Amino acid sequence: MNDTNTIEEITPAEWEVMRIIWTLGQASAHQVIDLLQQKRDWSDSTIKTLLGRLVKKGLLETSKDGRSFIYKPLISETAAMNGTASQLFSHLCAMKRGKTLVELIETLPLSRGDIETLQAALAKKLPDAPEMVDCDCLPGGMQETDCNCKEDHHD
Amino acid sequence: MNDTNTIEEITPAEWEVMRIIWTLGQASAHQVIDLLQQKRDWSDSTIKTLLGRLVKKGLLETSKDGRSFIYKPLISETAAMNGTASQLFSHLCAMKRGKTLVELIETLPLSRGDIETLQAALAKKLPDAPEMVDCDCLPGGMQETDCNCKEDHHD
DNA sequence: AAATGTAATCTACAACTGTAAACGAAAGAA
DNA sequence: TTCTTTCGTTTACAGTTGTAGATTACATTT
Repeated sequence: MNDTNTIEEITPAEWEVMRIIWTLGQASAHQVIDLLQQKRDWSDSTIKTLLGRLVKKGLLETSKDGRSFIYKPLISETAAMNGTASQLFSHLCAMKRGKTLVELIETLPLSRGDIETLQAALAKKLPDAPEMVDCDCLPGGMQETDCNCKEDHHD
Repeated sequence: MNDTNTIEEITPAEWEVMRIIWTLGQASAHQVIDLLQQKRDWSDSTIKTLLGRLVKKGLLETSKDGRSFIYKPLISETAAMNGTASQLFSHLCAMKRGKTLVELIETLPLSRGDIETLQAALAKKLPDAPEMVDCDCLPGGMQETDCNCKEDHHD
C-alpha cells in the first residue's frame, strides 16, 4: 500500500493519459495516442509531452521494446484515486464533508456491490460516530463563537 | 442552486481564503490576513493577491466599508464543494468510483447524522442499482475485450 | 549508402498559480 | 499641512499546465 498522502500531483490532462494506461495495464505511446485522439483533439506531440511528464513525475515507467517504449503505471489507479480524493477533501470544511459525500452518493452511478460495501462501512462507523464534527476552518478555538458554518450563505 | 458544473476553478491557496470567509460569513481583508497567518506563513501581499483573484473570478464580491472592503462569497461553500468533488470524480474510472467512496467513508470523520443521511441515500439507490458499472476509460465499445480494470496493477 | 518513416526529446509559449515587493491613495497623527 | 500608517492595486517572477512545432535518432526501404 502506498502512502496516499504523497501522491505526485496529477493534472486533468494527465489523468486522461493515466486512465488509458491503467485500463490497458500498459501501453505504447502509439496506443495511447490512438485511443486518446478518439476522445480528445490533441496532437501526437501533446500526448507525448504528457507521457514524458508522467515519467518524470514518477507515475509511469518505461521499458524499451525495440524501436519504441512501453509505459507502465508505477502507482495503482486506486491508490491515485484515493490520494487525490483525500487531498481534495482536506480542503473542505470538516463539518461539511458528510454533506458532500451525500451529494456524490446521490449523483454517481453505483453498483449493487458498491452500495452494499458502503452500507457495511457505514454500519461499522455508526456506533462510535460523534454527534457532530467540528468546523476546522478557523484557527485556534474560535469555532464556537465565530463559526457561521451551519448557515450556508449565498447559495 | 448554482449550476455545479460550471464552478470557477478554485486553487488550493484560494480554498484557504474562501474557507475563512465562508465560515465568518463575510470578512475584511484584515480579518482574513490575521486568521490565515495563524495557519500559513503567507505575507499580507500574498493574501491580498488571492483576495483580488477571487474577486476577479467572481467567487467573492466586495462592498466598501469606509476605508476598506468587505468580502462576501458569491457561491456557497456547499456548492463549491459539490462542484469540485464532482469534477474530481469525473476524472476517475467510473467502475472504481464506488471503491473511492468507500475509502473516503472509512477515512473521514462523520457525524451520526451524516451517517444516517448516507444510509438513507444508499437505501434509496439500492433497488435500481445496476449489477455493475462499466469502465469508461477507453473509447468506443472496447471495454469487454481490453479493460484490465479489475486487476489493480502496481499497488 | 541515401531516403523515408517513426519514435522520442527539446524547445516554445501563453495562461494560471504561488509568492511577494513596490506603488499609490486615503485616513489619521503630529 | 505634512508625515505615517493602512489598505488596495500593479507589477514581478519562477514554476506548472495545456498545447504543439522543430529536431534528432534510429530503423526500414530503395
